Amino acid sequence: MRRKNAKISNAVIRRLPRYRRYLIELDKKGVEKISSKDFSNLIGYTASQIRQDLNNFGDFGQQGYGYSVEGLYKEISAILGLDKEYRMVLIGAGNLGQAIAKYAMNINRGFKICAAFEIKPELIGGNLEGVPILDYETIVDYVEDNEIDIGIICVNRGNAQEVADKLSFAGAKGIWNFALTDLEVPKHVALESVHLSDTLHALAYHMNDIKKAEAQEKEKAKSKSGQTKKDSGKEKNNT
Amino acid sequence: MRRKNAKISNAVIRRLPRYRRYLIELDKKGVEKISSKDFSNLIGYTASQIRQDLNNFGDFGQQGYGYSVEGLYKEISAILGLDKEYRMVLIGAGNLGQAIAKYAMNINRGFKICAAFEIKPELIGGNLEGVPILDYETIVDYVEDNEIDIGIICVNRGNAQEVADKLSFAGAKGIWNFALTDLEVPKHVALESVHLSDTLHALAYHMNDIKKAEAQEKEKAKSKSGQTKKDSGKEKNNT
DNA sequence: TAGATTGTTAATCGATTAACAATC
DNA sequence: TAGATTGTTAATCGATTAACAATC
Repeated sequence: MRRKNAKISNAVIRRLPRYRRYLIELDKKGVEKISSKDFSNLIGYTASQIRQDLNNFGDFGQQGYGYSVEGLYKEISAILGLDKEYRMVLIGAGNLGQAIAKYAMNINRGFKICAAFEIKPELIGGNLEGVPILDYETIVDYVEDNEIDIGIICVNRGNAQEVADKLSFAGAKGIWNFALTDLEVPKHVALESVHLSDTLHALAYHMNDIKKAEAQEKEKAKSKSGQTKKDSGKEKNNT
Repeated sequence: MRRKNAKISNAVIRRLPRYRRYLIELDKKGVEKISSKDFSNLIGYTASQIRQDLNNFGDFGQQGYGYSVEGLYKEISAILGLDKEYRMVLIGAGNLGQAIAKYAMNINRGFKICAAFEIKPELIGGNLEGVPILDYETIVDYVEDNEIDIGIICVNRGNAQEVADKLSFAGAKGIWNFALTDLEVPKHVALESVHLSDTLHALAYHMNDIKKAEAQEKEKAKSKSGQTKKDSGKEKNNT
C-alpha cells in the first residue's frame, strides 16, 4: 500500500535521477522489465533499498514479475517533475554561465533558457545560441513578465545573495546556484547549490587518503618481511 | 585524545570544504578565534557535530577558548590535501570543459591545468589561456611523462569510460568526471563525479514538492473556512 | 499451480545530537 | 580560581539491510 504524504528523505531524492538514468539506458537497449535484484546488480544499490525507495511513491512493481522499465521511467520522471516545462534565466554570462546554460538546454527538453543577464556593457545586447543577453538592471520586470520559474546564478560569490533576493522577489520558484556561497531564500523558493570547488576538494582528500593507505600498507609489508626474513632491510648486516 | 586511523565517513568529508570556506571568510574579517557554538550559528551545523567532525582528525580546539580560525583553516586545508600541488589535464575542450578548467585554475593556486586534449582537429593546436590543446591520441604518453595527478573528464558520456581507463593506465591518481555516466576505476584511483543534470532534477523535485505542499495548504484552509464561515465557497447559496 | 518477486515490517547499522567530565 | 568550552561517551534518531508474508 502506498505511503501517505510523508516527508521523503533527501537521500532518496538524490537517488531518483540516477534510477532514471539507468532506466533510460535499459529502455534504449530494449529491456522491458527489470527485477529489483537485477537492477541492484546494475546500479549498485541493494535490492531492498530500491524497493524501499520506490515504495515511498507508489506500488510500481508487480509481484513475481518486477518493474516495467518504461513505466518506472515515466513514474520517476513525473515524481521529479520532468513532465513539466521550466522557464529559466541565467544571471552571469561568463564562461561558466554560458557553459551551464547550454548544458541545461541540451540535457532536457523541459528546461528552456529564455534570457541571460549581465552587468558588463560589452556583453549586453549579445546572445548565446539565440538567447538574448539583457541588462541585469531589468531582471525583476523580465522575470515577472515572462513567468520565469528558475534562475541560474553564475555570478561572483559577493553578488549572489542580491541576485537570489531579486529572483525570489520577482517570483522565481527555484534557484540553481553555482556561486561559491550559501544563499538564503524564502521557504517557498527551492534552492540547489552546486559548489564545484567543494567536489574538487573532496577529490583531493580521497587521493591523499589512498596515498596514505598505500604508504601504510608498504610500511606494514616492510616490517612483516623484516620479522620473517632474516636478511632483509635494516637487519641485513647483523648476520 | 585523537582517534586512530579509523575510516572517516563520507558525510564528514563533504562538510570539510564548507568549514574551510567559512574559516576563510572569518579570517578575512579578522576574527581570530571561534567557539563551536558561534560556528554553529554561522554555518548551520550543530556545535556537537562540529566538535565531533573535527575530533576525527585531531584535538584542534582549546577548552575554555575555542578554535583558532587560522589554525583550524590550516589544519582542514592539510586534511583535504590543499597544501599540495596538483597537475591536471582536461579531456574534452568544449564549452563545459573550458569553463570548468578555467574555474578550477582560478579557485585554488594548488590546481594547475597543464594541457587539454581533444579529438576535433579544428581545436587541436589551439590554447585556452595559455594551456595547449593537444591531440587526444597522445594523452597516455603526456600523462606519464608529465606526472599528471588528475584528469578532468568533459567528454560525451559514451566516451567517458575509455578516457577514464586511459587516465588510470597512464598513472593519474584522481578523476573529476562531468560526463553523465557512472565510471569504474581501479581502487587506487579516486573518482569524483559531478552529475550536473542530477542536481537540476533534484531542484525540479523540490520545486514541485513546495507547489504540492502549498496546494494542500490552500485546500486545508478552504475546507476549514467552509466549516467555520457560513457564507463561504460552495455553501454560499445554501443560506 | 509453483516460482518469482514485490511490498512491508523488523533488525541492524551508522550518523547526529545531547550530556557532562576534563581542562584551559 | 571561576567560567567557558572542549573532547568524548551515551542516547537518540534516521537510514539501510534483512526477512518474509502477500500476491502476481
